[in-house]
Amino acid sequence: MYSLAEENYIKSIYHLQQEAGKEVSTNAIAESMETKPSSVTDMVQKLAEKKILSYRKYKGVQLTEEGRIIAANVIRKHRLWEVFLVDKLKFHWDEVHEIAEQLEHVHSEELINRLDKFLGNPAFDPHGDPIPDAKGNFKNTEKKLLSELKKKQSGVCVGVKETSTEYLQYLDKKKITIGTKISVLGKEFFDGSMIIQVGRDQFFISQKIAENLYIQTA
Amino acid sequence: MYSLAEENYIKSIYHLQQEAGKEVSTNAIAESMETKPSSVTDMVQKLAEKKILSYRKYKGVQLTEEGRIIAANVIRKHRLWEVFLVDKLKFHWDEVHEIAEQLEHVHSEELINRLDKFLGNPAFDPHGDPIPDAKGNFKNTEKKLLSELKKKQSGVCVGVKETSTEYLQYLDKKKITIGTKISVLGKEFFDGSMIIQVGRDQFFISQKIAENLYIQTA
DNA sequence: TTTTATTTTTAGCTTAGACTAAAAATAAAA
DNA sequence: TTTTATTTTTAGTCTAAGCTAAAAATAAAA
Repeated sequence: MYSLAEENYIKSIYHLQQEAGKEVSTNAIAESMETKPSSVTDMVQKLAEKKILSYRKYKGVQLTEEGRIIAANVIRKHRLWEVFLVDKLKFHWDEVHEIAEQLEHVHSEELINRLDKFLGNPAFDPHGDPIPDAKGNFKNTEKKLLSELKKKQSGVCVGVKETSTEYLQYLDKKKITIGTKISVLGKEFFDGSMIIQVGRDQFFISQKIAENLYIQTA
Repeated sequence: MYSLAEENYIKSIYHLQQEAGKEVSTNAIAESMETKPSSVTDMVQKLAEKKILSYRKYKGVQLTEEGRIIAANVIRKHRLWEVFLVDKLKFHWDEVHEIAEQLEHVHSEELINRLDKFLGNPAFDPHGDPIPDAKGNFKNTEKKLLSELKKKQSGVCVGVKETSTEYLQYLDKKKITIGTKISVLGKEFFDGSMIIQVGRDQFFISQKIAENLYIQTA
C-alpha cells in the first residue's frame, strides 16, 4: 500500500513521462507538484529503493512496470470518480477535479470494481480522457488537436488537454463539450487563429484555444 | 480544515462521550483508537489549544460545541457513504465500515450535500444509526435493546450496538437485518438468554446477542 | 492515613515529508 | 576549453504524529 504522497508522485511522474517521454527531470516533477526540487530528490530516492522507478543521479527518473501499474490504477480511480461526480451527482465537469484528487486515494479494489460496474464500465471520463482497466491498459483512440485541423475539416470534441477552470469555463460559455461537433471555417497561418462553427454559432478562436482541444475526425 | 488524525480523535471522543457521558479519559481514548495514552495526551493538548475540546490535566476531556459539530459532520459523512455503498454499490452491510472510514475524510461540503440528495436524504445508515443533518442535529428515535424486552413482547430490528464482522455475520445467518420483526417467546432470568421468533424460525439466543441488537417496539 | 496500584503526563526519540542553504554536477556560453 | 549558469543533490531543520521509559498525580487498599 502506498501513501498519499507516494501515490501523488507516481501519478505526476506518469503524466510527465506521457508528455516528455523517457526520463523525467527533478525540476519538472517539482514544478508539477508545486514542491521543491530537494523534496523531489528525497522522495525519488525512496521510490527507487522500492523499485517503483529507476533513478540515475542528475539524470532523471523513469517508472518501472510496477510504477506504471500503480499510476494507472490511481488514474483509473480518479477518472471513475469523476464520472460518478458528473453522471450521478450532477457536478459540472469543471468542478470535479479537486474532489477526485481526494477520492482517488481511497484504498479498496472491491470499491473501485463495483463503482466501475455501477457507472456502466465507462471508457472515458467527463473530460474525454480514457479510463484504463484494472491492469492499467488504456485503449488509445487516435485523437488530434483542433489546431491540427485544416480549413473546411470538422470533427467531434473528445477531450481537453488543458483542464484549468478558466479554460473549461470558456468552453462552456461557447457551448463546447464532449460530443460537440466543430467545423473549421477559416484558419489564419500567421497566428494559428481560426473561425469555427459550433452549432449555429460561428466565432473566432485563438491558437491557444485550438491547441488544447482534442478532436476526433470521422 | 482538520487533519485525518484530528478528525479521528474528535470522532472517537464523541462516541466515547455518548457512551460514558461527561468527561472521557485518556486511557479510554487510547484504547478505542488503538494507540498509546502518551500519544493521546499530545493530541488532546493540541485540540484543546484549538478550542475543539476542554481539557483538565488528569481529569479527561470534553468536546466543545465546535468539537461536537465537527464530530457530527464526520459521522454524517461516514453514514451517508455507508448508505451509498450498500444501496448503490450493493455492498453487504458488514463490509462497508472500513471503506467509509476512508471516505469520511474527503473534504467537500458540496459533495456531501449532493450525495445526501442523490441517496434520497436518508435518515438512517445501513446499521440503523441515525444520520445527523449538516448542522450536526440528530433526530433521536427511542430504541431499546432486545435484551430489555420481556416475554411475549416484540419489535422491529432498527440497528446494532456491536458492529464486528462476526456479529453481523451471525445476524445474517439468522436472517436478522434492519426491519426484521422479532418476538420474544421465552426468557431465562438466570443468564438472560431468550427464545425468539424470526420469520418462521424459532431459536435460542444468548444475552450477549440480545444486548447488542436495537429494537423499536410498536 | 500511609502504602500500593493505576492512570496520566512529561521528556526524549523516530519516521515521513517538506523546507533552506550550500555544495556538486551538468549544461551552456564565451 | 575555460567560465558561467543551471540543475540536482546533500546536509541540516522543521512539523505532525507516533512511540518508550520515567516521573508525577490520582485512586484504591491496607
